[in-house]
This record gives sequence, structure tokens and C-alpha cells, in this order.
Amino acid sequence: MNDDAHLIDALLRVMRELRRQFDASAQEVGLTMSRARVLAVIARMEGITQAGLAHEMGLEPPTLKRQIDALEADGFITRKALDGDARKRALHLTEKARSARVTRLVDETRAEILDGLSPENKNRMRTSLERIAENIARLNHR
Amino acid sequence: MNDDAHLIDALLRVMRELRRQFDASAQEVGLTMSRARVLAVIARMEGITQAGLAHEMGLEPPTLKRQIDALEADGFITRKALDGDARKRALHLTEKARSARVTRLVDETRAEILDGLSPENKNRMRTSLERIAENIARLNHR
DNA sequence: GACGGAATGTTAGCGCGCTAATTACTTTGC
DNA sequence: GCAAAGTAATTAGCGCGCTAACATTCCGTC
Repeated sequence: MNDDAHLIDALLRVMRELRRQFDASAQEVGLTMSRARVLAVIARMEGITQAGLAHEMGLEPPTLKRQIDALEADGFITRKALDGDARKRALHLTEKARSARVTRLVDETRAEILDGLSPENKNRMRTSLERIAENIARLNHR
Repeated sequence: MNDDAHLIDALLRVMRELRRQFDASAQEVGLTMSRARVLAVIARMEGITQAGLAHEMGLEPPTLKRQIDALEADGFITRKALDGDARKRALHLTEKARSARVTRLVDETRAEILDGLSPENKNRMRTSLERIAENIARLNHR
């Protein structure tokens, strides 16, 4: 009971600190944690649409739109019109976003944050998180 | 490597969903997750100052100030001047905040979200989170 | 007792998540 | 072929985290 509150407190606190640290690192290349994550997904799925990206990341389209605007303004990505459907816009990385600096810095920061966690612990954590996600989904559909 | 990215993605996603669900539940009594957490800490430490509360929760004072303003405006807490120090202001719950509805709803929502996680899994998660927090702190002081 | 530094709280301004509502286009069904 | 329904992207507006900068009040030292 009280322990449960403590666990959720710890989760929230760690997530805040994680974001803060990641943002501080990402600042070196002109990014934030959220924007770096957007780039990472586009790198995996070049040409994806905004709706597709929002679904892939579990974000709402308006949230994503602002990141995409900022990333485009800063020269990390481009929006291209699609032939078949005038509503959709395909997203692509620029050379700037593909540069080793960006990807390496993100990878290194992530590794440092998870340093010392055994694969078993990571797997257990993933399993617990999935369970929590299921619980929330169940609550949601009721 | 890629698995680490997946783990952090899962963490971020679950935290977003957790906040969304908690906010939806808390709306019934006119609260949000963040504000419910503030009330919970004040309940444990009646008369705490804002700086003390910020430290206790790991939040920055300006972040807390807005929650306190809102909670005071909505009649959940009161600010009282302290005798010895004209800078400090002590925080107290009102009867409204102490009502069973508020505390029970928060407890129930938390329990539902963590339903089905064994004590061992919760402990392992806490341990892993502590490790991550240590890693972040180490990065920070460098 | 006056001065400089520390602590408390506040203000201003930004990033990132959300929902609700709008616009433009596509698809479906009659 | 056209109206209705659905989909992609956008706009507007809110909550919650942050940092930077400021006023006020204490406290320690001289």
C-alpha cells in the first residue's frame, strides 16, 4: 500500500531525472530527448507519415507536429508530399540528422544511464512495465 | 543496444499512460495526479514549508508553487505564516482534502495500476530504478 | 550595528504531453 | 455522381516539468 506509493514516486522521479540528464546531453547537438527519439524512429522508418509516426511512438498527432516543425526548422528532417494522397506528408532525415555525432551521443547517453543493469534485470523491468501497461489499458476500456 | 532503446521507450510510454489514467481518475474529485501527490506528502508532513516539500518530492520550487496556488485556490490546502521566519509559509490540508473520497480514490487507482505485480517484482523494479538514479547522478556530477 | 552571503518564495518564459475542434482530402455507399 | 463517413494534418488552449532572474528575509562576521 504505502510501498506502492513509494514505487510510483520512484518511477516518476527517475523519469524526470532521466529526461533532465538526456536533455542536457542532447543539447550538445541541438536536440532534446523527445526530438532525438523522433529522429531515431524516422531513421528506422524513412518516409513514414506523421500519423504513422505518432502511432509508432504512442504520441498524439498534435504533440508530434510541434516536434516535427522544430526538427524541420532546425534542418534535421524534411517533409515531402506524397503522390497518391494529398493529405499525407512523408518524413525523411537530412544529412545533418544522419551525422555520427547525433546518433552516437544518444546511444552513449542511453548506455550510461542503464549502465550496470544486468540483462535479467532489464528483462524483468520490461515484463513489469508490460503488466502495468495492461492494467492501465484494462482500466481505460471500462 | 537496440534493446536498451526499447526499454527506455517502454518506460516513457508507460509513464505517459500512467499519468493519463491517473489524471482521468483524479478528475472525479477535481485533482490531477501531480496535485494528488502533493496532497499525499502534506498529509504525511503537516506544516511543511514549500522548500521542504519541493525537496521531499524532488521538484523545483517554481513547479511546486503553481500546484500549491491551484490547490489553495480550489480549497484543498491553506498557507499559514510561520512565527520565527517571515519567509517561510507552512502548508496544511483542509477538511476537503482530508475527505475519504480523495484519499481512497487515489489509493484505489494506484492499486489497480500495480495489480498483479508480485512483491518481488516490485522490489526488483525499485532496485533497478535506484541503479538508474545513481547512474544519472554520477553523470550529473561530472 | 552594518554588510555579504544564504535561504525562501516568486515571476517570467520555455519544452513536451494532452484534448477538442477545424480544414482538407479520400473513401464508401446509395 | 454525390452525400456521408473517415482519415491526415493542423490550430487553439491547458497542465506540469524545467531554468534564470528577482525581492525579501535571515544569519554570520567584522
